Amino acid sequence: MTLKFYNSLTKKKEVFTPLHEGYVTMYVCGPTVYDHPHLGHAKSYVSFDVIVRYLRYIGYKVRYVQNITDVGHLTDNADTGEDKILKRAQREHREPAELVEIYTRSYFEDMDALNNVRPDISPRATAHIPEQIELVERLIEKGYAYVSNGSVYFDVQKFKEYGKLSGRKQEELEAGARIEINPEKINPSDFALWKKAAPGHIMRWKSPWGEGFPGWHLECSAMSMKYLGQTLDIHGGGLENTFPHHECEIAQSEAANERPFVRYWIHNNMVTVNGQKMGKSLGNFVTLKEAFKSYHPLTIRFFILTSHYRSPLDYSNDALDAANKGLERLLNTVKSLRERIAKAKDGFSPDEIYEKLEHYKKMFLDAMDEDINTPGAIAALFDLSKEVNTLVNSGQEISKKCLEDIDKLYQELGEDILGIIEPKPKTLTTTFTLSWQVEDKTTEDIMKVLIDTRNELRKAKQWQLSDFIRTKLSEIGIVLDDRPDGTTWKKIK
RNA sequence: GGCGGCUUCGCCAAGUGGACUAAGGCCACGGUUUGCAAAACCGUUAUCCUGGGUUCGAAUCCCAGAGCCGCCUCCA
Repeated sequence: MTLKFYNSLTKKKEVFTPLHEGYVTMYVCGPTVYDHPHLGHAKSYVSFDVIVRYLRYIGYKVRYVQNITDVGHLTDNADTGEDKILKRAQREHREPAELVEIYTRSYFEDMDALNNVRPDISPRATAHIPEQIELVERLIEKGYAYVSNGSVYFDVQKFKEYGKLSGRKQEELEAGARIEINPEKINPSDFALWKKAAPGHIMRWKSPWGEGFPGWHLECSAMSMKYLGQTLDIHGGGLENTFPHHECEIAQSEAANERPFVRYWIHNNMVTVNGQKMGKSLGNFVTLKEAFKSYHPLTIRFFILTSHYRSPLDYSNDALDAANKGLERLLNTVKSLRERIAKAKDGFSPDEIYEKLEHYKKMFLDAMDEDINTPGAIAALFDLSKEVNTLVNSGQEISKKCLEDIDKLYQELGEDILGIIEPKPKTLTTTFTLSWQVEDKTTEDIMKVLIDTRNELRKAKQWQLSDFIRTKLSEIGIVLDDRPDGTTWKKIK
């Protein structure tokens, strides 16, 4: 059992060994909180959530840091254009701090609904201005940065390894006609560490270079260094941030610290809609709050995990419907298992069942070890469920202990690692129920009366009346399930 | 123009040169079970974009071509 990650820096799958035994430092680029989170955020943060959960499962102590960008992210590129937060705040007639608060809350609300574990630290860029200023000062001292008209730029030519992550060469970048010529810069590909604030710019801080605000790339370097040290085990983020964002982070951090910044770079792929990248500029992005109107958050989580994190994921209603059915199938099995446990007695625990449990557990963990192959892991869960369904439906006497051990495996794999089997899903932003969710006591009691009545009718072979009850219930979304050991019911959407 | 990636069953999607006569899910069809259903189970459906090559052996490696996509402005 050896965990491997595909490292974007080396472009190879590598065995994972943290810098300090048993302890993992992990930083993931967080959202810029100027709008509600969308499906792209979901894919990214669900993917990294599973990585964190898995690292913890295999015994690592993980410190997981994910920033909240609340300043410095400009609309056009890293050094020109308007600040996204500021622009949106003006549009909504709000204080920037107020706007940031609204969308930060929205972000956490949706991430909670997706059943992501919260990062250990969610540092805000604006709360780390001194750290960022200090980093800029160090870069100036070391000769990697220069002041120009109240702004500070990183001198890319001084950092010879610039381009090592994205595979870009300096000459090519300069040839790229899309970088606007900025007369303040020595070199067109130099990037801003600190920007001078224009007179009307309300987000501003005092600095040795006058009033201004930090550049977008800077916060990640400053905050990861503060909370995780100068060399991180894992840095995650979206593929589209490889260049320039992560390339600039490497330059700043390694120039300042003179040691490797990140040992494993992990990048997740994009969400597409009809095969096209989902993007703000294309206007085809789907917010999670919108998506949650049509699908349960856990369905979306499951959907994300049915493809590999490094593959693009195409969003469509057909794909989501299929995912929903698949998830329901898995949950049904666990539900039946737990109903069976409630009725089970002590008794025989066959060895062959334990052998099977070990077999599927190994299949699952082997898949996870191979660069977090969640589709493979889920396949193992389906294979396991086939066996469990057969067992549960067989009527064979199985000890309570044995059934509980099966359930324990579902908890480990499906709940602890994948986070898709969740007895109490948080549905803050949706009214959806997955079929196995627990209803209130009164509903349960009424259903019991109805089911008992219908079963009396069935005993008396009064099929017309018993089918009438079933049909009427199905019309309001309640499905009855007559099994050898009794009738159960569930609510479908 | 530069850099990178993808193309596997009707759809989605794994696949770590040899146990791939290719996982798993959805859909469809047949069957078992059921009073009838539902659920569940069993069965049926691919030689891996095309053409070369390397190898005892390739979906997996190399070359060429076709198509699609991403990055090189902001985006997870």
